[in-house]
Amino acid sequence: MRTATPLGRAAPENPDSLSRSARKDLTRANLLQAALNLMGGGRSFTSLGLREIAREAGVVPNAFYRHFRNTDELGLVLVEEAGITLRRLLREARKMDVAPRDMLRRSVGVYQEHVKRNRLQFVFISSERSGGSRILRMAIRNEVTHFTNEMAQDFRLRGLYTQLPTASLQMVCGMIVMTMLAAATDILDLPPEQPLLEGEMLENFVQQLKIILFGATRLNETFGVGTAPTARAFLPD
Amino acid sequence: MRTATPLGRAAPENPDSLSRSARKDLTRANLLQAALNLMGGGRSFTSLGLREIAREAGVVPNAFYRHFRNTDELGLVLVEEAGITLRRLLREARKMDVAPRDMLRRSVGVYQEHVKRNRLQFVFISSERSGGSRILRMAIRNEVTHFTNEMAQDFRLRGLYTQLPTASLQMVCGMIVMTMLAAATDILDLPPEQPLLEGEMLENFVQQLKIILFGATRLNETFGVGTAPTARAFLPD
DNA sequence: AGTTTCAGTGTACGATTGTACACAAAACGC
DNA sequence: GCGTTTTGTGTACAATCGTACACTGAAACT
Repeated sequence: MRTATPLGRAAPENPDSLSRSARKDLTRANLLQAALNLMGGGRSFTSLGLREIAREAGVVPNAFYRHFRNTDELGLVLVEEAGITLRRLLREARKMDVAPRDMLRRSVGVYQEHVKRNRLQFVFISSERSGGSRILRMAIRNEVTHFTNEMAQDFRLRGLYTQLPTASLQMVCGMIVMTMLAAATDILDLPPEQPLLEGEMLENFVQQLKIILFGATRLNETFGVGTAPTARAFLPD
Repeated sequence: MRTATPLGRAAPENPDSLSRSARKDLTRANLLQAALNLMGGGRSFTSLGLREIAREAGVVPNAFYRHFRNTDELGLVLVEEAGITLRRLLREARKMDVAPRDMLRRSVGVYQEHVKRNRLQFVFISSERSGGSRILRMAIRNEVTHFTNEMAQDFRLRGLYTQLPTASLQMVCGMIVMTMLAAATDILDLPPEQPLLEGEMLENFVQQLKIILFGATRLNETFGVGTAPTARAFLPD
């Protein structure tokens, strides 16, 4: 027989012998993907059960234990993978040469593409970033912080905002990341194909980034000087 | 409202035993509070069970059905209550007279106080805003949008950012609200008593708001003109 | 007073959960 | 080739879940 699995497996796997560790990695990947798939249907990660994930992965519940001690541990691996995805995004963005016209809009486009391509991962981190178990939340926060720091470093390397102290620069990048994640949420539960809403949303996204980038240039100035009167009332000190 | 009796008779006002409808409202409130309490310990709302909530409320599971059809319905009520809390915050903020010195910092202080005072509600909305069931998420998004719109209206009434078109103003307020909610998360899982970290976080919060408010003043200008060179590369077109 | 209403109780049932244990068989080291 | 590892299976069990039904007792109504 092909496999020992009694229940039908639709996976187009190689019937010939995979190495044992390769097969293990495969079902492990299946379990991870199963969890993501289940969350694709509006489910929260913390509400997922071990049996449920195993069932979705086409595996008997007990097999789960061969790979993860519990669902939380699987979640941590998902966070780690999402982190890798994020860093890949940053590497892509780094490839974009300095300051072509419409760079901001292009960056937003790249990001949108990235979110769509890795939809489930972004669903996961968006959903669990402030949501589920404390351990997971902390792990995600770590990844996001890591991402933020790398972005700040990129700014430094490009000679952007050189006048800002590192702490401020990190805060600015933190805002950018926050805005990006919020935009990811918007991208994610945007209706199927709605180019009008999508364009509107992306335009909003661009404007928000502009606000941040503009505001950041004034961060170390003395507030209240040379400022439009409308902002005056808000920016004392 | 005291007596929910159809004919609206005067309440007997029995000192010892409460009126029937009052007692019902009480256990209803207990159920709502029980759900919040359970989430206080890092639990996600979607992971809460009907029985669990009833148990925490000191009530037999079936009693739950006398008040809510299912847990989702209870969640919606929680969202509604959180919305009321949010609007109360806005009403407080409105009371603050125009432009005293350090107004931004004072607003942040008021907000921090509000978050701490209504801790569990903020835990709830922060946690479920991008987390749990779709219905709940939508309901929360509605409340937040409502809040944002009211804030924009306040800006208008105070004559702030009069040069901005309404759509832009709403976007700016959206950013402010986003920042507020992110700060709420920070406030919430800040370690017990850590005045140093707390001060640092609040200062960050203030700076972020400044960035937004500053950036917003430049929103309708032609970008790339009169801008610091560092920002130039980011803000073409 | 007698009657009705209804928030809350008690019991019960089927489904699902996490997990323990023994076992099968394929891949591996020798 | 043979014994050992290791991945996945099958069975089992206690706990918990949501929910249905009949019931109670006190408040509310007539």
